[in-house]
Amino acid sequence: MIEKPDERAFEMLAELYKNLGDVTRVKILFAISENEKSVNEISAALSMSQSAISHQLRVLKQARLVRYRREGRMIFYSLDDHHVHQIFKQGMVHIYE
Amino acid sequence: MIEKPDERAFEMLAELYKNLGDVTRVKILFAISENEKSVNEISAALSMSQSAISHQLRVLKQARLVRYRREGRMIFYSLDDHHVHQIFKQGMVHIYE
DNA sequence: TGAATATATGAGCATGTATTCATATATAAT
DNA sequence: ATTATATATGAATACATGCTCATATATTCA
Repeated sequence: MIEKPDERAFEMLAELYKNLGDVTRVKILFAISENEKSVNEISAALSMSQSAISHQLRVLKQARLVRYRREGRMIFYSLDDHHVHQIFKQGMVHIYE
Repeated sequence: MIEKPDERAFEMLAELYKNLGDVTRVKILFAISENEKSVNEISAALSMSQSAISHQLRVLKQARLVRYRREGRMIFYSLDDHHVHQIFKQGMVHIYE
């Protein structure tokens, strides 16, 4: 049973789902869920422009759903934490039933 | 570990999150998570117009996130299944850490 | 049948958003 | 310094979305 959340919690929860509610962002998260990837690698994996990926990475970054680290000219993105994995898993369970 | 989903699965997953990604819908789902409620009850609980609630209920209905049953003039909405509860729980865990 | 109540729905509007295109910034190598 | 490569970002555009307002539909009761 979940305790009744206040207004702020509702907004944060909706915001979290909103950030996950785009097919490009979902694909990005999956692409980096196993191993970190550079922007170009993600761009290639999804067959989408570098710019589009970069814009979406910014959204994911601001939502703290991904981390990044620079290595030379490249920046590698990875899932921020295990929560995202759990959230995805739960989502998949829902989809496949 | 999650097996790589195909295009359709990505879209369904994003669609699920998109449907959850609105503060009004999140509040509705919470409002009916304990016990079913009529449209007017939900409308009162959220202090929002009947029309706005009804429009959002349609979204939730189409997404199969809620069920409904008619009783006289009233229609009672409830969570569709336990998945939604699980998904919420996971979301809350993420929010509160 | 007619009035009252509960819910659903279509049109319209205002706002949000995902992408592209052009360009800026940052790093590396020569 | 110059050039090349990797990434980020701002403006513009096309499309999606949430609400309101008015109205339609469904049910009940007299």
